[in-house]
Amino acid sequence: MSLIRVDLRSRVPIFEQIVNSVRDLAIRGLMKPDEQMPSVRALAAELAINPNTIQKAYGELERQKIIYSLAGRGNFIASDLTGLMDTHRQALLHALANDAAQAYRHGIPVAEIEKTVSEAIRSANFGEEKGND
Amino acid sequence: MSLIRVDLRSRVPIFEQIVNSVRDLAIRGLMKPDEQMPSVRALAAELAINPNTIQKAYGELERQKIIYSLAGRGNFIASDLTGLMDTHRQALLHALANDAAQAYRHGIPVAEIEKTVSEAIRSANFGEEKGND
Amino acid sequence: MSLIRVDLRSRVPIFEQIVNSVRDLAIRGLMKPDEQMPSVRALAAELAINPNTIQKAYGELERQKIIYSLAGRGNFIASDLTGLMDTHRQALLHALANDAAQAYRHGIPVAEIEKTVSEAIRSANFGEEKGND
Amino acid sequence: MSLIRVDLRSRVPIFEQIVNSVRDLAIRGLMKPDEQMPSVRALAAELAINPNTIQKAYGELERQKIIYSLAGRGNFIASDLTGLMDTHRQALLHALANDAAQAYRHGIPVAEIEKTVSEAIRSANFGEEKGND
DNA sequence: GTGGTCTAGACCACA
DNA sequence: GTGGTCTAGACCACG
Repeated sequence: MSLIRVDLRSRVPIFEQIVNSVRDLAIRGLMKPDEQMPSVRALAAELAINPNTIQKAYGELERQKIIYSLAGRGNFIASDLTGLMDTHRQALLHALANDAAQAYRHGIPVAEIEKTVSEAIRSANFGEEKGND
Repeated sequence: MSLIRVDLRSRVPIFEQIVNSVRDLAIRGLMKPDEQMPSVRALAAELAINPNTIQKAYGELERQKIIYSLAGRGNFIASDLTGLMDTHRQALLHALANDAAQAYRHGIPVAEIEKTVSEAIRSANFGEEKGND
Repeated sequence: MSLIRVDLRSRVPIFEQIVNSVRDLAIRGLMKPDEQMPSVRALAAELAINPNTIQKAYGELERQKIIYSLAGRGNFIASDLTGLMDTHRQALLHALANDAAQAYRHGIPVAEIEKTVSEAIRSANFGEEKGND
Repeated sequence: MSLIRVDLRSRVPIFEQIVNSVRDLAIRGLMKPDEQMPSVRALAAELAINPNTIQKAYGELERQKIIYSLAGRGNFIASDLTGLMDTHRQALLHALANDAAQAYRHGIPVAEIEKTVSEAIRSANFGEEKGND
């Protein structure tokens, strides 16, 4: 049973949820490089979703170089995820900068912004027992 | 000419862009309480967009109590935006906390996170010539 | 009636033939920037092909930034094709270099390679009455 | 260890890659007439590929008269490759002429086309230390 | 067994 | 009207 999850009631397209889910699992290291993906039919059966929808998601994942396909064998997590990691790291920092700038522009005091950030980091640290400085 | 802006090529629906745009303008004080909105037809003409789309956006804005409509007179920004401001302020801080925590969890050093935030604030300050402490 | 052509008996996938066809028409200037594409349903009817197949082709064209889509309006040739042109020019020269190297490696005399090239250019010139030096 | 090479990630079928690889090796004289091919099982083991795939490739090679099979003895490069050489030589020159003409038609200056060709020949020469005039 | 393509037909949101 | 998503079911090539 795979770790890929989907919410049929969400208005974000199923195939996109799958793409995001796999990308996330790969980034978080829950799916390792060169690990085999569930087959199109298997995942379709598990999620009770049409195989075409899975296929579409896998196609998009391949285009984004998050997985690769071997003829007749199946799909696999990409061997090298560094590009993906870098992109993701940039996206995170970009989102953070956006949030901060927008909060500031909406008149939230700098002190409150900074306090929010440091508290968020503290609780994150708490949840994982791992510090990075 | 109104301040409302729309990107036709974006995949987010035009009516939603209008809703977001007006909400943002109201929150940032660029549209004042009880100020009159551009008429549906005027805005449609200005943005080169189907009037039905504007109508839909105004309907949604009214539903969210960001604007109110006076029969035969037009649409107006809500008189009391405090609820909206509070909600929005919370949402901003929530997003900020989320992104900060996620960045931290992905191993980005605290120093880099804090630097990103303070730089974002600095550039925002630069762009608007308005300080809030 | 559009200029897009497809060969149902070819083993190259229909959707890919459409992608190639449109790319080619755009490169050759037969479809101009911001020109509207035939609608998915219209092209499907004209080519006697399932609309889903057209949709897939248009999706790929959009990913390659050869066309863009406006919500509710249709698909259009990209406004700026310079990137496409550059890529294509590089691909042409790369293929040419490959051909020449392979011919040489297979023992074909340099003189014959050069003669083949200059004759090919001469006949191309003949066909189009346009010289470029 | 044979000279036959295969890229498992390529979308061109493995059996076809093998056919192309052997054809190329034969044409370039790296596999001599009547030379014995690696056995199906040996090649399968070396390339880490399903023996059925090798079998299919050998079948196709035999059909194209590039190899012949002796019952119980194995497969061998064809004794007479002149026909193959001629065909291939023509194909190479044809592709070269085509690409040169197409480059010219797309407005690439003749000087650049010729430079590309001569440089490709030079690098090919460099790589193989063998001149043919 | 695997992925990939295609058809037929439906439904939805947007303009 | 437009594009976009999804399902159901079929067929094919590859390994």
